Amino acid sequence: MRVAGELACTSIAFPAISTGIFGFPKERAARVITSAMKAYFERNSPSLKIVKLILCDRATVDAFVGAWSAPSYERNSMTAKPRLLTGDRPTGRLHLGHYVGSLENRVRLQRQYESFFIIADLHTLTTKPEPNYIREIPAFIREMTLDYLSVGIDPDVSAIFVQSSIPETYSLNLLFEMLVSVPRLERIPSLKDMARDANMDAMPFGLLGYPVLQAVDILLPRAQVVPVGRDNQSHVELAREIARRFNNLYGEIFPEPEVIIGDVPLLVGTDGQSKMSKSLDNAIYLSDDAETVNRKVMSMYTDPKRLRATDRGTVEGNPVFIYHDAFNPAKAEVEDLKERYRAGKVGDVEVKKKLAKALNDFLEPIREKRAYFLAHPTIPRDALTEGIRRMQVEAQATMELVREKTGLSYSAGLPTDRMDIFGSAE
RNA sequence: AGGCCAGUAGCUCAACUGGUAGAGCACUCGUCUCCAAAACGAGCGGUUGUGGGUUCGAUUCCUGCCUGGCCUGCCA
Repeated sequence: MRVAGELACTSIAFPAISTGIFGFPKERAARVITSAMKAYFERNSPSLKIVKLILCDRATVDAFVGAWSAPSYERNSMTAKPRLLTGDRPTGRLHLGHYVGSLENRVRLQRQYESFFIIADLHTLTTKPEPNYIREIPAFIREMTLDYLSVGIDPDVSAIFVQSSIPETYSLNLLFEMLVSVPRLERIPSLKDMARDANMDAMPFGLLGYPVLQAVDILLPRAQVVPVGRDNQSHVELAREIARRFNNLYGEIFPEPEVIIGDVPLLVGTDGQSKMSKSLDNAIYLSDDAETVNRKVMSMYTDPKRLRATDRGTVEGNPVFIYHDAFNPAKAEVEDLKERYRAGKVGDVEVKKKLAKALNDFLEPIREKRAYFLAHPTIPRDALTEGIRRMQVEAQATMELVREKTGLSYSAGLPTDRMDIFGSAE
């Protein structure tokens, strides 16, 4: 171990440290350092550089050294947690449907698994390759990162990264394409829907390959666990097949990922139609302000057979009550409202006002965190940078292994590498 | 590269053989509702892909280009 005042750490933590260290609370800084050290010791990848760091603040130095000398990261590498991957396409802000469908789950799972959350910008290109759509992506990535952090995804524990920032994604995708037949892809039901939704004249090759790219996302960090919605189950199934095929041909590289299907069904939209989504314009966003939430709740679809407040109403399948069940922690209040609703003893206005209150209570802490991150933009920026670095390390390690196992290691990897296929004269 | 077809409102499409553009859905507002929905009413919305030509007059006919689709080739 080295002396205080000079610390070794990996390039992973460097951006976070160099930009934010003196403003960080020391526990947080220590955690950043720890996760970087852990990454270094676990992988010991040659692509990581040792960076010298001079610290002036004595208390911070102590915290770092304490974290560094703690053997926790070493123990952790022995009992490594299973790895998890999931994510979203950056097409807009996240809403309540995302929350109950997956975000809530992710926050819980990140303690249990080593989690990688992908912001899958390349996937948006499969249906929207036009530059005017690409121009929107950075803003959506920004919103999504803020949403993630605000709901409690912890960047010191989980890696949040941007798909296009991982060059190995493109390389591995090409290799995977060799292992999948076109009829196999055409059998995947979600693709037809996507082509229809995107209102396309013809199926682009890249869209057909969408599930292949998804397999790349999953297998590049060698994830073992993939929590997805039911509609994506068949995609993970394909990833398993590709992993199997690849391992069979070239030798064991990839684990076969397991699906975790969320037990929460899709959340209906405020209009009562199918699911909550941006394109249907029936969503309540995590970043909506209180007034917007009030307005959206008041205009929600409710029991259409109930014409007067004194009519008996139906609770089952009623979006207003579905939301109450999902977001109102006061179960007694909800039960009381249901009972009176069924008996025709309560107006929808009261039910909706109580729902709006419950939703705003639920969203308020999320809004506060979001505001904090907006006021301290180095935090989300560093979180993303660090997540990308962590994923890059994994991707490089996987690709190195892939090149070796497949026999493609003869090929020059970097522009500076030489093709080593002629032998040497010495 | 060639042949064929297409391009009209945000979306799906109309406009008989040339007479200067309309419907449904969507959206906004209003009426009705405890709120919402439904229903009804109103409104918004288009240099008909684009440049030229013929004509009194072109979404319609001719032509160059652009974009997309289908087909046949060429090259790697």
